[in-house]
Amino acid sequence: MSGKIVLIDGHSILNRAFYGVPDLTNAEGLHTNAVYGFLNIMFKILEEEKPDYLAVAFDRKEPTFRHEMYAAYKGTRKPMPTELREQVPVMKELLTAMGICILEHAGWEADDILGSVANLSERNGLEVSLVSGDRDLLQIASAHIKIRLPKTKGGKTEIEDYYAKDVLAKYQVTPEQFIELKALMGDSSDNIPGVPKIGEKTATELMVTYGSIEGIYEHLEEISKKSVRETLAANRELADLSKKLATIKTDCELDFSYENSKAEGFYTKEAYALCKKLGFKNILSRFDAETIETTDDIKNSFIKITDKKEAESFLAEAKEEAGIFVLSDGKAQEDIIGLAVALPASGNNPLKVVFIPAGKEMESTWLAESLNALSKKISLSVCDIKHTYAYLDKTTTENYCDILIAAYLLNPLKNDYDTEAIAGEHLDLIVPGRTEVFGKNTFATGYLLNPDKVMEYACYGAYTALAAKTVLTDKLKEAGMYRLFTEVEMPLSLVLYDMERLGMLVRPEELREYGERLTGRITELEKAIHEAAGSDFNINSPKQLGEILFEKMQLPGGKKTKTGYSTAADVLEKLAPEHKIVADILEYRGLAKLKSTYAEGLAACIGEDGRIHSNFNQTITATGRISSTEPNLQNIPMRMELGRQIRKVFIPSEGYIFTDADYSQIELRVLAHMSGDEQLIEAYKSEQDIHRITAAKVFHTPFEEVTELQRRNAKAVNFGIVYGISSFGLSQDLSITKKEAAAYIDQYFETYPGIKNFLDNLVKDAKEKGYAVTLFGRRRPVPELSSNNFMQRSFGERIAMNSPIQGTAADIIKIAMINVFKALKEAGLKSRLILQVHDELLIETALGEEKAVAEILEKCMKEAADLSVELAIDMHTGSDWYEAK
DNA sequence: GTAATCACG
DNA sequence: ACGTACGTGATTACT
Repeated sequence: MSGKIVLIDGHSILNRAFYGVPDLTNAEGLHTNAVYGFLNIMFKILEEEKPDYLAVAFDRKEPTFRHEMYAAYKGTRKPMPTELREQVPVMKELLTAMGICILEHAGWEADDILGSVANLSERNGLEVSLVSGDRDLLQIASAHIKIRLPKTKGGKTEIEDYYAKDVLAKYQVTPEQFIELKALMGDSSDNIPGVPKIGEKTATELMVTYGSIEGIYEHLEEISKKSVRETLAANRELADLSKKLATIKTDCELDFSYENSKAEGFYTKEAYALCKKLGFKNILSRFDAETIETTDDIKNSFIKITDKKEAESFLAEAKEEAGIFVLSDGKAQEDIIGLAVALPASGNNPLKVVFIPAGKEMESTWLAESLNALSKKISLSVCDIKHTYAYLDKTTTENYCDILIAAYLLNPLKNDYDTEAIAGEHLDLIVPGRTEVFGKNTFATGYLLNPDKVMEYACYGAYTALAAKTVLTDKLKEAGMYRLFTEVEMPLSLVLYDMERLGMLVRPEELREYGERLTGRITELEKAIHEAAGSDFNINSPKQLGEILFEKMQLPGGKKTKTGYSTAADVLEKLAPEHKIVADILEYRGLAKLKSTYAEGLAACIGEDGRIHSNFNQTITATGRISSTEPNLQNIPMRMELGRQIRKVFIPSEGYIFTDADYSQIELRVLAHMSGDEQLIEAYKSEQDIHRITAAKVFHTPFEEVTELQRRNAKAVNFGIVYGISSFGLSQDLSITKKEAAAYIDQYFETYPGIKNFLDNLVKDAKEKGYAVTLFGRRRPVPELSSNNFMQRSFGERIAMNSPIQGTAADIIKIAMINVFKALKEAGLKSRLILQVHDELLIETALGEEKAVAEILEKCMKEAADLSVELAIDMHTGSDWYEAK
């Protein structure tokens, strides 16, 4: 035989990579840094060596002979951190997917396997490269066995290479002697005891002089240093045992096969899918197009239809269900570029996926109408139904399945739920992704550039929608979330679509004037600040600001962030009373924020119809809330009067007024219900100020005599409970000591014993199940709970306490929204729901319908859930949002 | 692209 | 001893 073999010490390299590569996690929260680092080291070696064979050795969990001997001396090795341990099976899965030979053997360590295969290969005439992070392996080095030790330094991987001669040059001993060198000095990380008091220097000196342990003991009396001589004399047994422990076996009988270890064909489909799942974007580029292509039945079912008659007869074939993909950049019917429809196999008919491009014969509007007609005949499955409603006129969601929403419910922690991600995770299928096909192009330009690729992309999209429907609904049923899906999330998507479509009217002139009022004061402040500082600098730059305040002006405060001084509001507020410049900076900051984010930001979002159409996203948050973007209408100023004024620019349409209703302390009420704490439930039944009641109970003060301070403290504790209380967090919020905060919490738990019990159980359940769950079955995985890192784990515990509460509140208002939407429609009212802000709904109310709307809001919101406490609401009307809130 | 800051519930 | 409140999004500066 001839050629070259690369052998990798799996655990050792994985370990190196884990500590050398910064923490990485994929979209699911799985740690991936060690796997990523391993791959980079492996690819680097493969590129350098271009070997004929490759194998990776791992230790088995079962204790090996040598392990047992170590254990006898020093106990077991340090446990692996969970973040690393969870990556071991992933690493093996990936290697298997790449067709790389994994060597494991019960009873032998990876070292022994590596030593034996290296030895065997050398005898067979191969050149051997052994990659490890462990210097122990140096004893294996020879003229044809090269030991390679990678070092990760500052992101770059450098590799030290050792043939036998290099070991001699560096350590003054041969590889064989290296064993004894190590036996003498010991190795705590490997639990080799060594001879006490003998370190690297003495051991090397002895080995160089006498050549072996045997030789040392033969000439023991020649050793001049008394202490060395004595410790050697006293520990002969230890030295011999250490040698045994340090010796790597090179004669294990293995069923090693060169045939199975060929270094080729790594870039398989399976490996590609796995890398994608792990989020290794730059590794994906190593895979060539051929691998990524799926040459299966699915692709063979793709048909392009450009003839209208043909299209009509195809659509007539549709029975029961279809998967849909609409190719469109905009939301008007005229914007449709093409439509892909997937029909399942049935009877003698095979799976059929058809792409119909818009053209002369079949215009965009015709496609939209055909889609609408189809929706009335059969069930449709799509990815992102909200963006499909524009082409449909259905008013219920019974016949729709949105795989985007389904995939979100199954794991709300992900970032992407496009067809590519869903096919990869739920169908084990690689389909082309948007960026692969279109890059930064729009659908329209992408289609012009490469119509065939785009057709394929759309067909895969339709196929994924069809195939994932069954898979995802089955998973939802199994997880107990199917009703949440069909009765809450799907109907809600239609409500959100309508809210987006309607938008909210603004007064652009007033908005502009508001901005101008700010500008005047901002210029004034800017001048004063620069004058006081003695130099012109950018106040918006925390870096420059920190330098001015804490270095140039020598204000107390010191460091806080990684990059420099903290100039956050809570830091500056402490300095503001003493230093006018700081007070000015705070005011400047506030005004600058209002100007840039709100005055200017909102103005940029006004549509041609004079209304702001925010996006309401249903698949973003971990807890089940919805989010709002472009612009975010859920964080319009409220707490400060000047900011609150902005709400005056939001007005109802002509002939309408606003009705605004918000739940009163919905999360605390949810807590009362879910915990079943009788004291808290009773407190709510009394219908008095809950924070005052809490203060009275916690501070043992008569209700009437509760001071403002006591009430404020009790309120902060109530909030803290919902966030997953910690004494530090509370102390921070109230500017009190941790000890005092802890005392408040203790007294709170004494007052409401059911709460403590409930929160403890939430954490316990989440730890057992791996996820937190709401009253309506919504789940949130909490991988942080199994972290070995205290901070991460504590975070997980707070999530486990907060998510069921915040999530249940989110479920409730979603149900309320659906019922309000339906009730307005059924009552034939013109009034419409246009905004949700977590616990608040805003209705654009037609004049004359005020009473009906108020009744609907009150009823739907209160009856959204049947809790053991009332769901109280506050409601106001007004001619702008400022007035209505 | 990330960090810092700050607006909301 | 560890070092934090839960959930979002937009803007700005700066690498």
